[in-house]
Amino acid sequence: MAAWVLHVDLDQFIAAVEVLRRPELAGRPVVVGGSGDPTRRAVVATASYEAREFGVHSGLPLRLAARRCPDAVFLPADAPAYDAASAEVMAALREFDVVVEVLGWDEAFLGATTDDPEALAADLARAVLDRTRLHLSVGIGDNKLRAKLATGFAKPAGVYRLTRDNWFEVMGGRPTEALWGIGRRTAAKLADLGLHTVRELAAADERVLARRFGPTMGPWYRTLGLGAGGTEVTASPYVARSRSRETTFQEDLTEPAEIGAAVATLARRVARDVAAEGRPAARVAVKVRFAPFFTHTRSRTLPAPTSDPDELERAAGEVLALFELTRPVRLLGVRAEFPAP
DNA sequence: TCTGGGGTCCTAGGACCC
DNA sequence: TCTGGGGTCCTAGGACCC
Ligand SMILES: Nc1ccn([C@H]2C[C@H](O)[C@@H](COP(=O)(O)OP(=O)(O)OP(=O)(O)O)O2)c(=O)n1
Ligand SMILES: [Mg+2]
Ligand SMILES: [Mg+2]
Repeated sequence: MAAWVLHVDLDQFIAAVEVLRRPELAGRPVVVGGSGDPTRRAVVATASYEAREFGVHSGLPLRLAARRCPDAVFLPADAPAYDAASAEVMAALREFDVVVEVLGWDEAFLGATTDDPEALAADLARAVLDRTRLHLSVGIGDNKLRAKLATGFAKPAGVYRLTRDNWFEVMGGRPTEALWGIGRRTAAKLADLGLHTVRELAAADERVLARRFGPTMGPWYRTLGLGAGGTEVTASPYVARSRSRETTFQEDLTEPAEIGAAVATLARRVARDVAAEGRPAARVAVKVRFAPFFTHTRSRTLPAPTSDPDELERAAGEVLALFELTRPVRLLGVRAEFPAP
């Protein structure tokens, strides 16, 4: 029997959860995000496949989504409901004789030993569907990177296998941005070096990449082009590095007293999350986004790690005081960081 | 019609220390 | 006039992902 990495990812996850609660929405364009009011400052968290037909996707401003798809149903994001759905899905996956490494709300790597990974994938999908009524797609790979990318070709509700045998055939001609870890900015820098496709990146001179992107990222980008990567799937429990809360205001804040009060509120919410972690925070950061859209952060290592709400609130206030609050403020955020392990 | 919220990891310069 | 070499911590910002 052979070792395989499977990657499972739910289809239109939070939209699907919403449709389960409101079956009359099935087949309609559904857009989830913000408070569900498309006139407010917010973006699309996800759109149902019906809504995506209209060019609506994650990250698109809600107002624009409403413009592109006026008939869509706009719903507020309900994080606790998605947490619960996610937990059910992960529990269903753990029933199998596999190692489950949860990646986020709606996806996981599975380490499996089998001679028929497609059959396993079908069994997983069936089990999750039976238990949660949610559809998922499965990527099968000879490492995590290929399994992860395979899932994209599996959607919707399918299975796809991507290995060293078909890597260049499938990925070679695609833009570097198709790789997991290369986004718009890096793809543009690679293009400046004449590297447009996955195949070109794979054949690139490592020294050139190292000079442009540093000794860690440069060579790593080339390995992405090759489809190379780790195979180890671990079930070790997730340990948070930080907890944060942030809010974008519908109208920019200008009053220092209002700004201070908002930071204090955020700090106390963060403090609750820190307490829930059961570990003290070692550092506090405050984020301020000024109008029209300039984002800055200031941070401070605490004299000693703490979980105390009063101390965290005070620290956040002191970090806020490092800013010159000249322009109107559209977003405030507070983050607590835990000590490095 | 501007541009969410919750995260992770990397870089780079200066401080500080040996 | 030329002025080591690391290592590590601190901070700010950038990039990416779901
Ligand atoms: N910019 C983003 C991307 C995603 N999400 C949330 C909502 C998604 O439902 C969930 C999972 O992200 P996916 O990228 O897996 O997207 P979906 O599951 O919605 O769709 P797909 O079927 O393409 O996986 O994470 C978000 O809030 N903001
Ligand atoms: Mg998904
Ligand atoms: Mg996902």
